[in-house]
Amino acid sequence: MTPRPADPARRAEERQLSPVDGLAQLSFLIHSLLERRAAEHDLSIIQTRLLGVLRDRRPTINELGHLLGLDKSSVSGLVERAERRGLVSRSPSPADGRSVLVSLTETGRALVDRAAQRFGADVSDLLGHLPRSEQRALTGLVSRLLVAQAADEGIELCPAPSVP
Amino acid sequence: MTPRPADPARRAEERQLSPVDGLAQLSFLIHSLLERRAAEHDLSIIQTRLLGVLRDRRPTINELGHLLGLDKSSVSGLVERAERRGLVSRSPSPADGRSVLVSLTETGRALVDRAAQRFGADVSDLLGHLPRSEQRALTGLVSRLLVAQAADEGIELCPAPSVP
DNA sequence: TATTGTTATACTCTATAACTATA
DNA sequence: TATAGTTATAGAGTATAACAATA
Repeated sequence: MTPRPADPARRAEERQLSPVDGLAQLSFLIHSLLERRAAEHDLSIIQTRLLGVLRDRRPTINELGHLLGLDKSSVSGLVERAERRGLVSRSPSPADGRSVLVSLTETGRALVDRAAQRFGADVSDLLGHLPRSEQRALTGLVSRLLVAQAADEGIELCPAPSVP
Repeated sequence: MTPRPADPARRAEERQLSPVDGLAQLSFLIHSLLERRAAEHDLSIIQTRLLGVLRDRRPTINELGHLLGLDKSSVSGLVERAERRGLVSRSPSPADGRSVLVSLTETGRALVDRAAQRFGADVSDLLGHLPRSEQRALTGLVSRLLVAQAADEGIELCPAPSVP
């Protein structure tokens, strides 16, 4: 929903960005940074999130569904495509004969590590436009916002991507 | 890419969210707010952006492609599905016999106005977790970040959604 | 019986390539 | 010839519903 020209600078300077617009634009900027880095490795956002989730887990299909907010049938296809590319592997669960454990292959780990590193650098560069003291201020305010939001709504929404 | 439990509160409090993680999570939170409001009206993010773009424009298919960052064939289908739902209409361009002008119907405008209003309220509520003075501080910092980014990279990326 | 995962089906979204109609 | 738009095709991503295997 963007009625006006998509030039953040003009909009921010000319008519002082509204608080809502500013946060919305920042959100989409960061989202597009992630999208761009993922695309460098032929990954979609959801494939990137899948790999990210697997960095320190070995979940079942069902657990992946909860982590990613997807139906198990969607996860099944997602994992199938990642497996076909050699990024993840499936193995039968020793504990439950019905379950499957999904884990990263070495290739998959290398890929996600690299994408995460690049994305992290992008966001760092973005932050680098502000002086140190203001970076700290911004980070603090953002943290408080997220804490308040979490306290308010519980978890549920957005199994949010992040970088180490 | 989220190696750890998706609980912003725990993460922010326990181990003080890193600047990169904080911004990434905020981005995904806001994105999910928009997604949720769009879904209330059976709209995808891209359909919502389409309607948003049309709020103060009457572009051709080609122009829509540039505004949304999509191929003309993708736009063709997007518009076709929106038209089938009665949200937009196509009319021949008086200026160029090859072109088509796309515009919102009344139904489409009502829908996007409502979604934008609800989304704006969501972001306002989110901001409302901070005291006034900190809201101002955050907004100022975000504006400066966006200005700096735009100066750095030009426009190109992310025909970012926004609300009036 | 209940749960886990897969498969069949259907739809949106996207791009490439081929086509048409106009310029 | 070049441009605007559509269509054909292919593939990812998503959900619902039906199914097989296991618990």
